[in-house]
Amino acid sequence: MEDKEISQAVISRLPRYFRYLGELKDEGIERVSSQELSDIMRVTASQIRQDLNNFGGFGQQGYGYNVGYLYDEIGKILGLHEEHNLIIVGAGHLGQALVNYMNFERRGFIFRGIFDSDERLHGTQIRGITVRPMREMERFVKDNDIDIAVLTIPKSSAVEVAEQLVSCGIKGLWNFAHVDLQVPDDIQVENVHLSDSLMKLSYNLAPHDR
Amino acid sequence: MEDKEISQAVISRLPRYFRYLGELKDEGIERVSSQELSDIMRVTASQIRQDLNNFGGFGQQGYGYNVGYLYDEIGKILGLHEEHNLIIVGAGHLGQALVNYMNFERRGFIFRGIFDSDERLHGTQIRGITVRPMREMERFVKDNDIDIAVLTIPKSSAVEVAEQLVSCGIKGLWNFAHVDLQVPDDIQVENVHLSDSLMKLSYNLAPHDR
DNA sequence: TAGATTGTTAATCGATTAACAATC
DNA sequence: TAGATTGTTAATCGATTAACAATC
Repeated sequence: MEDKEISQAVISRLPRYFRYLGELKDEGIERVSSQELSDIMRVTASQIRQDLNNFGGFGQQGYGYNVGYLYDEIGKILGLHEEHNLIIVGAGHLGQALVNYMNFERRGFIFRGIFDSDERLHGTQIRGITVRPMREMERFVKDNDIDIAVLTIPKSSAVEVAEQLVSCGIKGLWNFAHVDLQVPDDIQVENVHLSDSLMKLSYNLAPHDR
Repeated sequence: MEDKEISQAVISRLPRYFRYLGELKDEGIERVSSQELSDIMRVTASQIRQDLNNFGGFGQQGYGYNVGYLYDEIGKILGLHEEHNLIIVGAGHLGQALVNYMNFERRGFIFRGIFDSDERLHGTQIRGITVRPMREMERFVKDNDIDIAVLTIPKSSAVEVAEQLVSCGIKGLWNFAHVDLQVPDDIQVENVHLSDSLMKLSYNLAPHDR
């Protein structure tokens, strides 16, 4: 539906628009202007209009935007109108936490399998999902139409596991391991580097700034 | 030590420099040029030099940078040379996962207390740290010189808890709740919005781009 | 129709990259 | 000294903001 490449800066803001629109919708609000949204979200109205217009004209002059419609459209842009099949690789605390966090499923991100190298965990269940040995992973990805693998494993094994996953056709990696993965151009990697985030907070706490 | 305000774009890159320098150091490499680092990290040499020079001249013409020295200096800039006292608010799966992740402690981020509103958890221990009732939180923050509170609670309670924490003198919030916290200017908030991250991945998986 | 607000172009601002003189 | 590489200024690129004509 789109022509030109859209910058990641814009994409990064879409989930936040989506969240605020969802809240407005829940409050029963039907229409919103870029200026009203600007006041709530604390970004410029100009940026909101500019961002949205990357994807088409969702608003109407003199009226603003229909909340429900815009919410749905942004959801579609983000790919939330269709289900994603996920596996978790690494059944440690973080992996378990993600499996147990129900809100992902509510948005269509469904955990289909969990894999771990620790054989003591094999056969145990997390929220009804069986933990399987690593050697079954590739077969499982192919057989179950998995698009996203969540890497909650130590950095030491992440690079190798990522390669395996790429070779069996995974398209997206949600990487919590503290390492940069080198993958082909058509594979998407989204990193969550928690310690980087904590260090940034630490910097901002120190006396340098203001 | 610094004059002008440094952009968050630069700060965000520092932990990554720090990580790569740590790896070089572990490999026993003593010196590195911006060009070599550029090749490894896949950013321009120009950006590396520009970034580092925000904080002072760490290199030497004709030589490059001393790995160990630069590593230490970036560590100091990030505030990793001193300990931070943390509390976790919300002892659910995610809170537990963070407490159990030892690498934060290795960098000087020490978990001192855990708080939760569920009284069935009170008195239980996570990695030797007792889970306490919410009503003890404010006293604890004041008495134990806590700088950072980690919010791993549902969005419904996050705003209120953040206010309490601000009122008892917390300086930093590491916010995992899916809500934007409004706090005074001198309080630092670092957000980890996992579902936003997953939605971004979902967007990039969809057919729009290339 | 008059008022409101978008879509979009133009202006500004900031961040990245290139270039090179300084210097080890 | 000659070679290498930084620190830093200048040029470019991209993202944000401002302005306003189009239009509901």
